[in-house]
Amino acid sequence: MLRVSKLTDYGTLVLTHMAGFPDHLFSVAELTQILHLNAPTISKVLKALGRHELVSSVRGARGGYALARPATQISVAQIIDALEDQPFGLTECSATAGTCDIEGDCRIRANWQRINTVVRRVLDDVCLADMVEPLPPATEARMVRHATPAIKCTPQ
Amino acid sequence: MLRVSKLTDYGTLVLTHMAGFPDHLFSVAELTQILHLNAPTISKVLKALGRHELVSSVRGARGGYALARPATQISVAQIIDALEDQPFGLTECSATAGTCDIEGDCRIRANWQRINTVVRRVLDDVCLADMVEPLPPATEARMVRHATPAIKCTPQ
DNA sequence: TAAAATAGGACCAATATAGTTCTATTTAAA
DNA sequence: TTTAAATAGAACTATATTGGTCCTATTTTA
Repeated sequence: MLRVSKLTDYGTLVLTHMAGFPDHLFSVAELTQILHLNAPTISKVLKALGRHELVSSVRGARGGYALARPATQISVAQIIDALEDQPFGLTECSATAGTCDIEGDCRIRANWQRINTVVRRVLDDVCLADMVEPLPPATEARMVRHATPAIKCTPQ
Repeated sequence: MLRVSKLTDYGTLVLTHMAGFPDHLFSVAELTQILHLNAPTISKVLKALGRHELVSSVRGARGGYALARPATQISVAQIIDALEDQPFGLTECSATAGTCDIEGDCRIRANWQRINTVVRRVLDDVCLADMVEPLPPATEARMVRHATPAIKCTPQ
């Protein structure tokens, strides 16, 4: 349905909050109280983010999670990669080859792949730091640049 | 999962084929033979596309479907709108307001909405005519322009 | 040694999607 | 005028995905 999963949505929420306190080690219990999500879910999200090295974790008593790198170096695309089960791609055949009956001369596939590339680039352009506050001028400018020449298709 | 539904995928396939014969009236039976999809599914897709005025239909014997307008004037975004149940939006709260517990001071939401706008613009830039053949130079150029300055976030 | 934390994996319930089927309506042709 | 060929719409079922929970193992501090 062209939606990011709820886990991914939660992930941006959690990471965005953590970005505000880069030096603090957050336990799941702590995040549970601040954000209005339940512990097992937050835990699940953080584990996945840890496996993809977007957060670093400290085990044992007094342990917790913190961003693995500055919020300027974590992109929305990376969060999606970490939390979505399937590989990035708007259609199945554009993400994973060989899944379509037609294949072979299916010219559409290559074009879906190009569309994927562009969409992904957009998602790679926005970082966690951008999500915290109203988008800063630089990001806004970049998005506007992407958006403005709304050339509708190639005329004939 | 950030995927377009299969119906949407089928839709692009069906429309792309129809774009090759703008004057021909296609029956479901005919399309069934050409594309390797079953009749009820094709029918379902075409009905939805008809409701959104991307195809026009002629009822009764000898009836069928044809593109409602030139393939240069049907965008991928429009196809998605027609075949996806839910309104366009990468996250629920960015597509439909008032669904999130947090709301109010949720700064993330506004940013998700901006991301949506850009992604949608990309999908609006690609039309059906583009999907038929390897992307023509003009579209290719536009995509590259969108993609190239891969500025990673606003530095600090 | 006990308590507080994360790691990993398995599991169940809820939701969403895909696909099918049925009935109604329209229109051309016999 | 009747029949057949088509689309329109809606409801239904089965399957797949996702969301959420729970259990056990491991790590580390006090």
